[in-house]
Parts: sequence; structure tokens; C-alpha cells
Amino acid sequence: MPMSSPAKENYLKAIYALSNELENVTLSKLSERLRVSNPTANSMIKSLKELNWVNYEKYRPISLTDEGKKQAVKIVRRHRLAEMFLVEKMGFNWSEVHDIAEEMEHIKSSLFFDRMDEILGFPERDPHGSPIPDKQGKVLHHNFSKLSEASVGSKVRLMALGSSSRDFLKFLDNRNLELGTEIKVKSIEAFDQSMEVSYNSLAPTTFSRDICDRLLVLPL
Amino acid sequence: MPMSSPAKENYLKAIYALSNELENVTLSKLSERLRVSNPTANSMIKSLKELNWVNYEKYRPISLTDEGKKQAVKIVRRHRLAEMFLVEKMGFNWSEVHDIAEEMEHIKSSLFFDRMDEILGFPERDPHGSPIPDKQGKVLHHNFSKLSEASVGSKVRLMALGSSSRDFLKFLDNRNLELGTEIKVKSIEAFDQSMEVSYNSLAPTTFSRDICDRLLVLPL
DNA sequence: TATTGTTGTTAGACTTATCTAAACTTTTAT
DNA sequence: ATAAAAGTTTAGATAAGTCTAACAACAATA
Ligand SMILES: [Mn+2]
Ligand SMILES: [Mn+2]
Ligand SMILES: [Mn+2]
Ligand SMILES: [Mn+2]
Repeated sequence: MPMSSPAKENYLKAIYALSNELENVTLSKLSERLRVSNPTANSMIKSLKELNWVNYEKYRPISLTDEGKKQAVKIVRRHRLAEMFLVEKMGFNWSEVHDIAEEMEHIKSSLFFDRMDEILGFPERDPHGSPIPDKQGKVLHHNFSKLSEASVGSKVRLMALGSSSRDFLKFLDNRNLELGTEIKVKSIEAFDQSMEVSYNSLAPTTFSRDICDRLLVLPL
Repeated sequence: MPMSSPAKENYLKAIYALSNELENVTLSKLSERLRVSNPTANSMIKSLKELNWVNYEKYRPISLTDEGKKQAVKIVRRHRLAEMFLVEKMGFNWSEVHDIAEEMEHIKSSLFFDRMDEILGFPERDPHGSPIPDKQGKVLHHNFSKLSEASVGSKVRLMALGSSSRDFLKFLDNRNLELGTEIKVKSIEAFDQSMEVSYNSLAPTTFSRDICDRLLVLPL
């Protein structure tokens, strides 16, 4: 009875991520996120319950047990360390690293990841601004707000991303937007909440609500 | 029909390695090397034949097709680059890297390995002295001889290892033997072919025939 | 509260990679 | 040339992880 496996680790990670996004993690949200069918997720949840990694009763929402959360955080740590290593030490762009990290995270060697951590100088965030859990599993809890919540005239600094899809990252690359960039809100369109913003002393641009919801910022 | 998989890649690599060790690669040599049962190897060989990666007729020896060899060399390249990267860029000892590389080699990103290659300065050999195939699949063919074939009074330089098992590497670490070390053959015991050797200006030591067979050297 | 639509479960099937036991071929030794 | 030993294949089973089709439960709403 193999305790862990890449598939199980991916489920744990998905449940962990969904727990931070939704009130209740449901089977269909989980299967949608992992792009598997409902029955597939259902049967995997049964295995995870068997391992005491999730709490689950038929037809009820899914949650991680303490042990399950510990496992999930371990994989999140590995994923984010891998992404950071790829960007900082191997010259990859932040839009290229997710899929590689998705595979690296399953390598069975704590030392491999602790060594990365050390070489990187124990970074607090990954290339997309997400916190990297430390070796003990402690996760830095951040309090960034969405750019979409900023008011006209305010100035903010881009700290993290609410999505790391390749398309979104490419969009940001094209606009020369990176973590740390200072953004000024020029105006907000009442009809669709799109924002006119400026940064890097460039001519103002317009960002849709969708974009602004995924830019996590700190007020300056 | 997934073309490749970690399991298939491990089989290709094992067949490739055995081809360089034996006249004929037989099913039982293969299953022994991979620590699987004969029927398991037999059924995998059928799949590999289906993919046109091996030549195989019932009861006859196994060989790689051109395409199979290409695939095998690709994985060998990835394994050896990973080992080299772990040693040179991540501070691992040569005895710690094999198992991690055994997992890394299956990551599906050519760029990941080409980037390692570049960062390492396109090394010709891995930490155990084995040649690293280049991006085009060309393998540096070396002509080292076994220490066991050296004659009394001769001086040689350790260039590569005929085995990279953890125990063997630990043995070499304990004796402060590393690639590049100059070794002088003091005497050979007629009974068991064990050799009295000296290196690093240390007091002479005795190496068994088993050891001397696995030390690949160049005459000086 | 009864109907309906959404969500979750069960049943049954498939693929890959593995195993053991039994049968069959090939090789080796008398 | 036979018989024994060694090596290989077939048959049948299992486990993980996936699927579709059909059915059941829940939640929303009329
Ligand atoms: Mn990622
Ligand atoms: Mn993954
Ligand atoms: Mn190795
Ligand atoms: Mn491998």
C-alpha cells in the first residue's frame, strides 16, 4: 500500500488550494480543478480518507486532516522552491516554470529541496509572490489586497499574483509588469470596473476587472 | 497509447547499459538488472517492440532499434546531466546523486536539461567519469582500461568507475580516492589478483580484484 | 411539498505495470 | 541422443488511476 504517489500529492495540493479559495471544497470543484471526472475524484477521496489525510462523509464537503495538511504543505513547499530555483538559478522566465515544478515536486528527497532552499537563501516567496512554506511547514500569511479594490488616485505596489496561468504571465510580460512595480490608479470605469493605471512612467493603460482582481498589491 | 513513461525509459536505459556489458542482452539479465520478474520484463519488451524501440523475437536476445537507442541515449544524457548538476551546482556528494537523478531523468522538458548542460559548461563526463551524450545524441567513446590489467610498477590515473553503487562510492570516499588520482601499482598477489597500490603519497593499501576491476584508468 | 435540476455515487470497464504458478523451449551435460 | 537444467512464455491475478453510463441524493423553486 504505497502511502504517497504523484497523483495523491496532486490531489492534496488541489484540496489545499481550494480550501483557501472556497468556503466548501466540493467534489466537483476538485474534479474540475484537476481535470478528472467526478467518479475519479470520488474514488481518490476514498483512498485519501483511508490514509487519514482527508475528512469526508458521503455528499459532504471535503477537508484536509492535520496530517493531510502537513503533506499538502510539504508539496506546496517543494513546488514553490522548484519554481524559485528554476527562475533564480537556472534562468527561466516565471511563465515557464510551473509545469516543470509540477513534476519536480514529486521527487522523493527532502535533502534535494532543503538544498535548493539553502542555495536560494531561504526565500519567503516564489516567483509569483506566493509564500514558500518553511521546512517546519510554517506558511507566511500575507494580507495583500486586490488592485480592483484600490481607489482612484491611490498608489500601490504589485506584490503577488492571484493566478499564475501562462497566459496571464505572458500578458504581464508584454506589459512590462513585474513584482515590485508601483502602480497608480488614474480612473475607474463605472460600467465594467476596468481601471486606467500607470506605472514605470509610461503612458496610462487600461486593465479589465478580470486582470485587476488577480493583481495582489500593498498600498503605498 | 502513451509513447513513453518512466518505466519504459528505465527499460531502454537498462537495455542500453547491458548492450555495452554483454554480447547478448537476455530477458533474465534485463529482469535481474531492473529487479522485476521475468514475465514483467517479457511483457514490457512486447510493448517496446510495438513502439519499434527494440528488436525482438521469442526466445532470442534483445537489442535496441535506432529509434530505441536514440531514446535511451536521451535518458542517459538526462541522468548524467542531473548527477553532474547535483554535484557541481548543489553541493551533493557523488554517492548521493544517483537515486535523485533516477527520478529527475523522467522530467518532460528538454529545455530543463539543456539549461543544466549550459550552466555546467557542456561537461563531457558525469561525476563518476561516464560520458554525457551531447544534445545531438553523440556519446564520447572512451578507452580506459581496468586497474586490474595494469602491471606491477606502472603508474595510472583514475578516470572513471565501472560501477557507481553507493557502497563502492563510499569505499572510495573512505580511501580518499577520487577521479584524477594517480595510482602506482606496487605488487600483485598471484593467488587472488589483489593489488598493493599507493597514491597521494600515502602508505600502500591493498585492493581486491573486485575493486580493481571497477577502477577505470589511463596509463601515465 | 412536489418537481426538477445539480451534484455525487455506484457499477463496470480499461490501461499500465507488476506478480506467481505452470507450461514450454533452448541449452547443457551425460 | 536423451535427460536435466536453465531460461522464456503464457495464463491469470492484482493495484492504481482513469473513464462512461446509469442511478441516487440533495437543494432550489414553483
Ligand atoms: Mn506553480
Ligand atoms: Mn505535480
Ligand atoms: Mn547514476
Ligand atoms: Mn529512472
